[in-house]
Amino acid sequence: MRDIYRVNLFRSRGFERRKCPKCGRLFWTLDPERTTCGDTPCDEYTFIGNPPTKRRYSLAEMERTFLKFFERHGHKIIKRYPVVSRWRDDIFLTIASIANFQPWVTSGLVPPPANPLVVSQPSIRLKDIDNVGRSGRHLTLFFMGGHHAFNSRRQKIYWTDETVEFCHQFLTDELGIKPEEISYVQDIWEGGGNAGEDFEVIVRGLEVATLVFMHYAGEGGNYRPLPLKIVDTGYGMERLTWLSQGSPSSYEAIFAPMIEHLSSLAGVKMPPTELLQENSRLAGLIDIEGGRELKQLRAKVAERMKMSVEEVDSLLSPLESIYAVADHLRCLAFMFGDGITPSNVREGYLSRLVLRRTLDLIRGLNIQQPLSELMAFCLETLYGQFPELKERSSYILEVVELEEQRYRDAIARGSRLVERIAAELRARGEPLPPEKLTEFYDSHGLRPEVVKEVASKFGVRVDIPEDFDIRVAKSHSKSRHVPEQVVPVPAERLRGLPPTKLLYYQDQYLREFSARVLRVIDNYVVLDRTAFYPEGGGQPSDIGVLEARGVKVEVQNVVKSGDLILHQLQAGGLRPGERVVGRIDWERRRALMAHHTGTHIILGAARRVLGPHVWQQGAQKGAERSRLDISHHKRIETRDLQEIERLANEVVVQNRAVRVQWMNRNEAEQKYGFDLYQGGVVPGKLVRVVDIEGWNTQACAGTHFQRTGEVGLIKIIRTERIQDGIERLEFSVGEAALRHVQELESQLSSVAGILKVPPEKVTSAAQKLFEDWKAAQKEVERLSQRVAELMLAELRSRAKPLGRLRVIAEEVAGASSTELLKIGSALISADGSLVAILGSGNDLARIVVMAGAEAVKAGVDAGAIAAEAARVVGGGGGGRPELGQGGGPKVDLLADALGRAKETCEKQLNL
RNA sequence: GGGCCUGUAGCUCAGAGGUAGAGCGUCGGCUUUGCAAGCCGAAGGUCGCGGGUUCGAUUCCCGCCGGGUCCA
Repeated sequence: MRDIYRVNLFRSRGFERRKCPKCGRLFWTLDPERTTCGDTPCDEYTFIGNPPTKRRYSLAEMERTFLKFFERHGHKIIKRYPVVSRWRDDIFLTIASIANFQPWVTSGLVPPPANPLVVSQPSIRLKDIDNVGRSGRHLTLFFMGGHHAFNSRRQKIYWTDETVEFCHQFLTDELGIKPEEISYVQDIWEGGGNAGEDFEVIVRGLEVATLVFMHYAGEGGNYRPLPLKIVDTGYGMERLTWLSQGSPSSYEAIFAPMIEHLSSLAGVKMPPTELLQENSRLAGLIDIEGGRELKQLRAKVAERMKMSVEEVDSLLSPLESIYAVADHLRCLAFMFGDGITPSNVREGYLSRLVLRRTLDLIRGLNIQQPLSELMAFCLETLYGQFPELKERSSYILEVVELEEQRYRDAIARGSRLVERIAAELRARGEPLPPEKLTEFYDSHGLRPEVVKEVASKFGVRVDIPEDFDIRVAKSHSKSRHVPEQVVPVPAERLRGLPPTKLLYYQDQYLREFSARVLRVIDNYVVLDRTAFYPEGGGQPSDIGVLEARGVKVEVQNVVKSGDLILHQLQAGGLRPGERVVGRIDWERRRALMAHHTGTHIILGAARRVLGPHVWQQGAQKGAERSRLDISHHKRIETRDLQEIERLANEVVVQNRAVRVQWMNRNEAEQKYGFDLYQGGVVPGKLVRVVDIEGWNTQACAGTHFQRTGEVGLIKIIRTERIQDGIERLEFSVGEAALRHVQELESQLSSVAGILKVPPEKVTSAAQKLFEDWKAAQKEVERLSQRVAELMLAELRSRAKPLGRLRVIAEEVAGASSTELLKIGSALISADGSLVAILGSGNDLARIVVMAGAEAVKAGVDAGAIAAEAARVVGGGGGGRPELGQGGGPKVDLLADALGRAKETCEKQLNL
């Protein structure tokens, strides 16, 4: 194989390849003195306080310089993509500039928007979030400058030689870095199912760019060649900015105003510059992964500065928190600005994670300011460069405020829980069991440190296990449910068939057609053309009939397999080669089209009423009812819901045109933006764009009416919060909507009939009924008490001696069980040596046995008596020694049961 | 998508197959010049909704609705 690393530039300029004695990697350099690769941890940073560039750059300047340089060299500048990667279903967040082009462009299916191109892509990586603020270089969100070239067999743009040349020129000619200060380290890069050789570009200890030559698919060294050879480069805009400023950390270089603001709020003083510089140089050498590495770093810094570890820690810790907050705020601004809704799932969860982390840090810094105020400050610093954030600022701030409140509530709730349990443990003098810690975190979101803090106030010991996170992970790793993709017909049985002609796209109103049978596989039939819509995009498949030679066969289901349409038949009888006539169940299809067009109308209405952050999260159409799931950060108020419904119906009345158009993917994205992908990821080079004039545009495969007026009535039935941050709207359209309204109306009128009031009075009548019922319940209660009192004298006179105790065994005609209980309880409290055996029966025999305190002491067990007696009436019973209840269906045996109870009682007393 | 927790008085929560409880709050009375506090008393509950098991379910089982939380 050709040595791909041996590029022109190295040959012509006389670079030498050496092997780094520390990391063992090969690298290229012009510096005759250099023995190590120049990367950390093999070398320390040497740019701090002494930048290698010809001047200082701000982040915005660096970005502009970078983009313009590549524009001058034949690249087209393209706009950034959103940080939430809605065009992909394998990742939530945009993690690199190349992510914009995966998978359609990188697989060769779709041409890139420009070739070659350059972009400054905000990219979010949360894996190293613990390092942010500490390492000096880690960020949750960073701008990755990428120049990309996509080489195919037909079109050669540029490959390794030019890539390295561009990079070298940019660093030296443009930024003024001396050529001998740049090392190119050889490596292999792998990610997202692709791989290739790469150079890591190092300047004075700092990796500022990675140049990847992507031309394999696969991972773990098991590679196949890709159809495209892709130049995938990533220049760290923040790192270059940092390099140019030589500041102690990248954070000062990027977030200066925010850092200053936070420091003054927290009352944190900047430590001496030498300490910061020393810390940064050393931090570069250590990969901080946990507390141990951090301690190590502190110790080293302390040693070099001749200070105590505690002193260093107290100077650096608050500052590190401030750095992290500054970083997190910017990350959140983009997350929410690009439309993420905080949630307990998916990308919404990631945003909440960052937000709650930020709140913890702020709390640690003793900053009282609400997070939304800090965010407002942060946004001010971003507006100049990112005007789109200004448009979204009210949503960003509202979400931040709401989320802060939610977190406060969660902490308060959790702390109360811990307090209760801690109080119990203190009483028993036990420490907190470690599995409780897992439970607190898992079920209530309480970090062990918080639990410890609260519990120790109660003097309860809490030991946080070293492997806490592993324990949590373990308790989750039980099962991962992967739904099986059901393939109705194996691909090999479909081989050789031409793509089915899709008549439903030529004419969405076509209900009858003729076609030829191409193949019959079990109960599936493939035709040369069809008007049957296959299940897809949330629209269920058509049903109907296929007819040949007078034989009618029902089509039960229709599915898509590649570019073939399979009709699932109820019975056989069709033969390959013969002509058939297909007829679609048109009433059903019409209803489905109404619901589908209606879905687009409602989404448009929801985005107008609730805001542009509303995004379709899923949809299922039906002939009778449909549902649309949308992202929204809070429950939809009735007022808003009614407004959505009103707007939707207005659009229907306006009878707007619904246009369907097949568009080139890039063209469609350029024209409509990523809002197109409301329905989820759409595969392929061409996208089908459904555009409701001036209202809503989506990529969609479904069938639609040509004008909104055909849809008819739109009625939203209910909302449901299916997940945090996702609201489900259930609705009916057209005749189905009318049926629903009529159904509601008839239910209302039958309720009105029962209440004997006109329908418009139902609410007040129901209210009154409920209140009367409550009053009646109370009256019953009061009367039972009264009856009990009245019965007292009468019953007490019937008491019979029972050894040293007394017993009453009587039937109280018509008494309910509460009445029996009240009577018994009154008897017992008046006479502690009494055993009261009371019974009543109309539909069911009821027995209550109660024993006074003395009786219990003497050995009476009322529960056992009740159990015994209830058996006589064919039921069961039980209870405690002082109180027993029972009953059964044999009402006529009640007297026997009471007798039996008395006998049992005597037996218990050994009489 | 998967898991766990949770719903009882206005609020915070206890209870547990057998007469629904506590603290705080509310209202009334006493005490006090007034306030705070204290004492005495009262009101306030479809025990989230619907089924099932049972003589009996707030409690057990199933389903639904609502809230929380962790993971991918």
